[in-house]
Amino acid sequence: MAEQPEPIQAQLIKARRNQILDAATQVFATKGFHGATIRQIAQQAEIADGTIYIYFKTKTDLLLGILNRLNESERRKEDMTQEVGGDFASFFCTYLRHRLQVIDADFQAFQAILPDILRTPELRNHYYTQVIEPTFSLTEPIFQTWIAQGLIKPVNLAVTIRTITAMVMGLLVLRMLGDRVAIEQWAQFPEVMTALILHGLAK
Amino acid sequence: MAEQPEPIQAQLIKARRNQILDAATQVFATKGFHGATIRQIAQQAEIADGTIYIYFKTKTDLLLGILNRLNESERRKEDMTQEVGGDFASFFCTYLRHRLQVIDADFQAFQAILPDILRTPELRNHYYTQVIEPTFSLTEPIFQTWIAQGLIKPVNLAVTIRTITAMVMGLLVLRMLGDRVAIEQWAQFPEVMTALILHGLAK
Amino acid sequence: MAEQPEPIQAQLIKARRNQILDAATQVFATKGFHGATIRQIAQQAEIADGTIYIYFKTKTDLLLGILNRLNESERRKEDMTQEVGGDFASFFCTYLRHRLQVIDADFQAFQAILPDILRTPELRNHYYTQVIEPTFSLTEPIFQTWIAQGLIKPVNLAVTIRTITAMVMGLLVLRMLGDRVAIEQWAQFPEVMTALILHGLAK
Amino acid sequence: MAEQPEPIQAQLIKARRNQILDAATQVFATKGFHGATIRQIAQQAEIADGTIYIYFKTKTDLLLGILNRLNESERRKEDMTQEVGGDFASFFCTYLRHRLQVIDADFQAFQAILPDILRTPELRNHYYTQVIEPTFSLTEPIFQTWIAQGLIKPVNLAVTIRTITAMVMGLLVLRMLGDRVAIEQWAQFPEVMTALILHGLAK
DNA sequence: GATGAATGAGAATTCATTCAT
DNA sequence: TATGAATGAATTCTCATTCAT
Repeated sequence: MAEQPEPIQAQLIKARRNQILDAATQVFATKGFHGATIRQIAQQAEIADGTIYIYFKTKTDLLLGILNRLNESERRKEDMTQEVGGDFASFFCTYLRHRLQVIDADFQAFQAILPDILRTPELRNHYYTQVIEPTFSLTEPIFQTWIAQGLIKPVNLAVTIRTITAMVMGLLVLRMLGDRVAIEQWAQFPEVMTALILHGLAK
Repeated sequence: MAEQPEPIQAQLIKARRNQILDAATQVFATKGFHGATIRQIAQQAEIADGTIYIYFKTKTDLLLGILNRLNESERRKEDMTQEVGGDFASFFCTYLRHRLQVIDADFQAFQAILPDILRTPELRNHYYTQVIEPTFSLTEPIFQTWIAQGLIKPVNLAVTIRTITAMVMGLLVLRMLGDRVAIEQWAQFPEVMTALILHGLAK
Repeated sequence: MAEQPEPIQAQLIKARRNQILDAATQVFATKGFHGATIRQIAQQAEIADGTIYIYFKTKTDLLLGILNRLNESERRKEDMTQEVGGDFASFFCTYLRHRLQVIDADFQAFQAILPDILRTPELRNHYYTQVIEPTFSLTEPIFQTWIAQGLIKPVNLAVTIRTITAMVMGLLVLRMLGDRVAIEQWAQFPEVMTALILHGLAK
Repeated sequence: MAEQPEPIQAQLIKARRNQILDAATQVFATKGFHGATIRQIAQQAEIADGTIYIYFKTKTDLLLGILNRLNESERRKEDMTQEVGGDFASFFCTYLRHRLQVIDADFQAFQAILPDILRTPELRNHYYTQVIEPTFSLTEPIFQTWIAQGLIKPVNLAVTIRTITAMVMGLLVLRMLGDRVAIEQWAQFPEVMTALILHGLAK
């Protein structure tokens, strides 16, 4: 009879964790990590203060929890990267579109944690190692293939890849700063960026 | 009579303010705004806690002080923008080189304030209005001229300019995240970026 | 019909209570009353937190439970006191040996509760009235008989009896403080104490 | 002019520390270490909560502060030990009188800290090493001299000394337990104890 | 009876800010 | 002006106790 007693338990725990992380994301995004209080998060989640500490050891763990949830959804996207066929022009567009879509979908979460990622050495390292660096390792061989195939110019690869990554991250920052174009024309960016990256501005 | 007693006074006050802002920049960069205490800043500046409050009304004012000092040095750079002659290829390189140089020179200050700029709505607004938006207003007519002159393609200007700005800001973020290439090959970026922006990667 | 269903029930309850008190004794002895948590005691007893509250109304009741269990075993020893024959020299040795044996056997329990007995007015009173005072009432007539019989000197009885009791309690304290001699030569004390009490140190 | 600026400062600091320790002693004695709150101590000292933390790093430091102040007054007494001349009979009486006087004078402080000394391993160790053990080291050679001089019997010294120390500590405990005789006839104890220790009870 | 998730009151500690000297 | 002791509001985290299952 009691066929899946643990899965149900585990599901309840997961649901509670998510409920708390949702609340934390919202409050952090508004007030920032230090500005937010456990009480506010608890009220947002409609639970008692102490309950949070059943699921997360410290306030900092909430931030890590948000970051990890974010990474998971990033990783789901990463898979798509590899699906892309040989056409490197459409690769760029698809790739950028996906990245910007993720930012769009989880914007509040980024807003909640990016300031503290930039501030806290541990978080910086965690984020760089877990998220940014893997992107580089994943992208570099692809670029190298294209160079070898003569599809793109033999550029300084490390610097170029970082520049492209910076473009995406910079757009996130620009949007966080409240730039209206970055907010309202978000969908236009992938194509413009692709054109820029592939063919440049010069006639 | 006493014609310039105030200038001397004012200079002393300015010196003291700078001494405090230097200390604050250093401490904020290491510990973040909330992580830093007035005592730590006072110790770094080798003055008493209370003295800080003679020159700055609140802790937050220190942050604004740093931001404003930063803006001034940015503005000094902005002038150079206009010096650039007609050659739009060298314009890009010079422009980007200058922007990255400013970041390089004031990196610690950026590290000290960027996280809190991204977090605090007022600071976000202040920074966007005072620093980012002027860049757009300044650059857009120049680009339009070039388009009119047939030098560059008739792109979506707002989006393109934001993409280029994002590249610079994203590099700052990448460097804050500790990316070794962004730190060690910082000087290479302007040229690579210029080549990318003008001619793209595709052969 | 069911003639002794309660005794079995009662026995089960008693067993559970003892199981919990054993766990509490161990944890209190290590961490102290306030330092110990119900969760730790529950884990030590391998039951759930809530179960403890079926058998004990509050955390404080656990302390009282330990104290009462201790008193019972003390009382069992008290009986021996009366067995002792007329020889008052051997009485002392036997008496002290028994007291020190009890301390030895229940040392952990003493360690668990003595600090809180000394601190808490109610517990102090409870312990004094239930344990210490009865000793005095029990011992005093015996001493008086000996004085009447000319066996011992006509001393200030109240003070003398307290001094002897203090010796035993002080040894407990010394042992709790970790004194190596008090721990390792515990068995030597009754004889030395008896010699001291009866004949003194002076030649 | 500013001849003793530091001594005045130092004196103020010392006075404040003592003011706080007095308050802490009183509150700890009543409610115990864990039962007492910083707020209560602050109120007792008529200062703000935060002020306590200028003079003591943690609540535990208050306890150590009380203990150390106690040790100092003990040490002042210790000197007297050595003043005592060759008459070992009067030595005992003087010695015990002094010890009991110290207990009498600082009873509240003992009440405040003894429970927690007995409970906390570090404090136990601190107290034993700093206070109890020195007593043994100090007393043992004196006893050995007396044995050598044939003044007292060749007893098991370590055990005997501990027994005598235990007597004193046990009386403190007895008094803490509220024993009326120990409280009201405190002054009688040194003589009775001396008589007991030197000549015993037996006729 | 047994469980353990949820509760929320309560405590230690920090730190921006003030102000008498 | 400069100082730094004093303030006390505010915050994180703990844990005895309850109660629905």
